[in-house]
Amino acid sequence: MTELKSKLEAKAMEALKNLYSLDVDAVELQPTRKDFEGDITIVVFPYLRASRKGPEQTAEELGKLLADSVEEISAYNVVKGFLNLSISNGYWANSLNEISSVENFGIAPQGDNSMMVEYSSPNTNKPLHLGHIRNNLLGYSVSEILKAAGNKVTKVQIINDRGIHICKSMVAWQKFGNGETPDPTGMKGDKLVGKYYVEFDKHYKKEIEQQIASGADEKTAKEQAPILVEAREMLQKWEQGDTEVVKLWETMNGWVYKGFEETYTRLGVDFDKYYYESDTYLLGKRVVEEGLEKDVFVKDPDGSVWIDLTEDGMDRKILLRSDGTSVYMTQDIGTAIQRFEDFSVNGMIYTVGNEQDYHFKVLFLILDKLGYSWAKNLFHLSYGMVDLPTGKMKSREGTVVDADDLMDEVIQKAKEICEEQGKTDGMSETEKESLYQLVGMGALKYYILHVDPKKRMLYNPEESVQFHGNTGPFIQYTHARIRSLIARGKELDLENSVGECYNNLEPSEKEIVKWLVQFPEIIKEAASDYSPATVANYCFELAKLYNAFYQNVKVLQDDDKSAIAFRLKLSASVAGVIKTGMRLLGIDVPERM
RNA sequence: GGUCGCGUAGCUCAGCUGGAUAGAGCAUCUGCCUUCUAAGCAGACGGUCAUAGGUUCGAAUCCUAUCGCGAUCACCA
Repeated sequence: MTELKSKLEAKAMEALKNLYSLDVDAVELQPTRKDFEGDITIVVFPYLRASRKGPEQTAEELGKLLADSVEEISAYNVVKGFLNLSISNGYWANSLNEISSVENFGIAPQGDNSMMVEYSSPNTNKPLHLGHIRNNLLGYSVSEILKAAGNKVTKVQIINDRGIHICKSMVAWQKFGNGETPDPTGMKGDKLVGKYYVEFDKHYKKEIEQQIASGADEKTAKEQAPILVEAREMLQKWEQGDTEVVKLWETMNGWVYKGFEETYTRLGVDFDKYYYESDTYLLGKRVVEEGLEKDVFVKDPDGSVWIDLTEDGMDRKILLRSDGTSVYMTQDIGTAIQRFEDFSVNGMIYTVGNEQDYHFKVLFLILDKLGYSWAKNLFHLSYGMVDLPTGKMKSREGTVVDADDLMDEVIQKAKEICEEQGKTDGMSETEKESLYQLVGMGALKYYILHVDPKKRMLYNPEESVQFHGNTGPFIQYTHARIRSLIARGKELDLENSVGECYNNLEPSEKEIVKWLVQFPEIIKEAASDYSPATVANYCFELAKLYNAFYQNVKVLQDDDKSAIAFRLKLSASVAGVIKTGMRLLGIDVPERM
């Protein structure tokens, strides 16, 4: 397809020159709209000035010349200023042969460009929720898409494992935990630690009320609550390396990591390297020295260090507090530099919610000002918040949708629907369980990923588990149906017909080939836009095209054996592209359902 | 208030590097299972693409302004 396009473009440029002595850099070829006859369209309006003729006549002249000089063009027609070229069936049949003969059609060979993708990056005091799910699915999928477009990819996350938040959980566990550990209770480690974080908050609020009741003003009450003081002391002890505190910290974080790992496994995401903030939070300090030397940063009389970005339309930003401690920004600068030293990557993608747009804008600008050449290859994969029909998702207000619960729910729902349909009859228990898992997770992942990342989205739990229409299970179903068709096809004796040339394509068959041919370009587009939604929508369209064909044409019934062979090959290619495409979204497709 | 993002059918979303009559899914209604899986297909209904200007042969798409929603602008992370 790419070759044909370049050939057409070259011929069209040549024709414009011969006809109207017009030199153009490029001729845009676009797919012909569905309701018109043809496959490829050239819009001739831009050339009217040179041709000094009406649109119809110009298109007609160009069409005639192209049809004469390009053998793949079987016909052409002109509607207003639109020249529609029809490409011969033989060309499409050949294209299908090429598609079906390549292993992993659409996947580009790995080149030299190397990217790092950061995603997930949770705090250790709370379990993962719906927002993290969008983050993880996006980060994982974008990584897979980048790989498919020929990049080397390193997946990382940074775990925010230190600070006052984890100390709060630690204090609460010490005071009220009675030595509770994850194992005997059956509670996941992250849930357990989260539980004590909530516990802390409850007691903290109670203490504030008590203090206010006994005459303290609100501000003092909030700052002086005994349990908060304890947490602060614990943070200090941690920073001093107090053995007891560090040991408790390690233990509780260990619980959390074990819990997170379970969730990641179920989500089907993974990482090549974990960074921990406890290792990196001091990294930025040496950068401060560097920035001061280069006069990019300035030191105030009180010892604090700043960067002035007002000329770039941003604010003055602090990098080192007057007490000499660093802030979030400083740590991120240090961590970025560290990563480029650890892995020799060309660029890095941060999967972080859009509430941090400003932070990353500033971060990238500072790194650029410090002179790091790779700063221009940093990208903030910014995604919108996930809302619930009941209202905004706010982690503080108890309306969080827990990641594990959500997965349970969606898999349970998949089970109910599968059983209702009775299509799992004859499967073993293991097969059934893995199918429910596949379908449920497919529903969830597709629902989240088919929306443009930067848009705020509505998560409707009811709707996400429906299997009709634009959903993951709809596409999975199409795949399963094709696989079963192919299994039946194997029983037929088609050996002699496979090689025969078949040129009598039905319109629906041609539509499918035309769509399949675009797959490699779709992957490239998705990679350069960092958009799994592009792949998702492509897969949906492919499934719809195939289903229309399937209802319309009996694949396995035809007097012409070569037609059956062709249709099986077409079906197999569709199944293959669906499988590859869905895999880029982290979704697996079943052989049966 | 400054900055950034978003606004497309009743609902959820595509389309946005400018091109033909703005597309899907859900919901509602009508058809299609005596042989390839009906989780499917075919059709109907549904739109001042937030509003107003501008650029252009041509604007949902680009520019400007206005309105609405959201985020952000800490010696928090």
